[in-house]
Amino acid sequence: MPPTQLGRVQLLIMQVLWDKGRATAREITDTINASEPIAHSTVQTLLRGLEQKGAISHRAEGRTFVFVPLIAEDKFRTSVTRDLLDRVFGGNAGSLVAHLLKHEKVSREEVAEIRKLIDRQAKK
Amino acid sequence: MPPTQLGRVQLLIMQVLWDKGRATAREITDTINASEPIAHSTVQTLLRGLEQKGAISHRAEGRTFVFVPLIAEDKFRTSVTRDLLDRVFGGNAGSLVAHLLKHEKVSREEVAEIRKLIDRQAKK
DNA sequence: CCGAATCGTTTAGTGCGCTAAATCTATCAG
DNA sequence: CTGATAGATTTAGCGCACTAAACGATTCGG
Repeated sequence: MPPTQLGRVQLLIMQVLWDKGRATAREITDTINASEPIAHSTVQTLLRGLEQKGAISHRAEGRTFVFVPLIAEDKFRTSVTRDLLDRVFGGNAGSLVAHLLKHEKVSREEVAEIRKLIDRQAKK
Repeated sequence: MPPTQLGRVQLLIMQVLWDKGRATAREITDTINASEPIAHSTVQTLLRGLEQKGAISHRAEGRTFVFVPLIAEDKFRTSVTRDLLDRVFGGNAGSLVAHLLKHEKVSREEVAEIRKLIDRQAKK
């Protein structure tokens, strides 16, 4: 199964699952509803889709379904980051980092953190 | 007008325009066709869409249209990068950089380049 | 027992990106 | 002039994300 491309709301759902580890449809609906309105049936429909593409799985617990993520958040991040990298920055990771440093607010602490990573990287 | 989200092929078209500065539909079709098959009419249809959403503009030159980008590649990169950042990395640019360094091949030269940027950043 | 609430399922419709044939129009070769 | 060629425009259809009402089944409060 390929890169697993996700839509906006599908991603919201996955994030709830990654956060909680496991969740019922109702929990997911409520969580998303805290920041934006969404109908419960919409969430359920999307859960179907996610399950069909192998992104999540469920098991019955009583009469409700408990959903769990099958793909790891990190794997997903890698996939989507690489996609951005290839399609928008010509595959040049350096350009992306440069872009981030120039255009995004990166806190002093983050800069320090990055420097540490860089140093470790340079040693290899 | 908002962040200007682009589809996959729309992005290919924009990249040709960013590259060349200006191009006819035919040139764009040929360029894309060098790497993947696409019908000329498809390109023309997409050019319409791009123009409607304000991403490009055209003027007639003889009986053919010459298209030019209206949004800058850099602006686009910023928009799409921020989108990734917010939706996938919780808005934490440091996480994204860390992810890149851990998962992507970053050449020694790139690392050096990044370090320079970091140093400059740190001074501010 | 019965109605309300809560599940999951079915069904339906919208919008958008993408695809490309079909068509109309103007130019150009001969 | 005429046919071919190369523009642009129109039209049509697919797939997918998203939306959510409607429906059927089950459980729970009283």
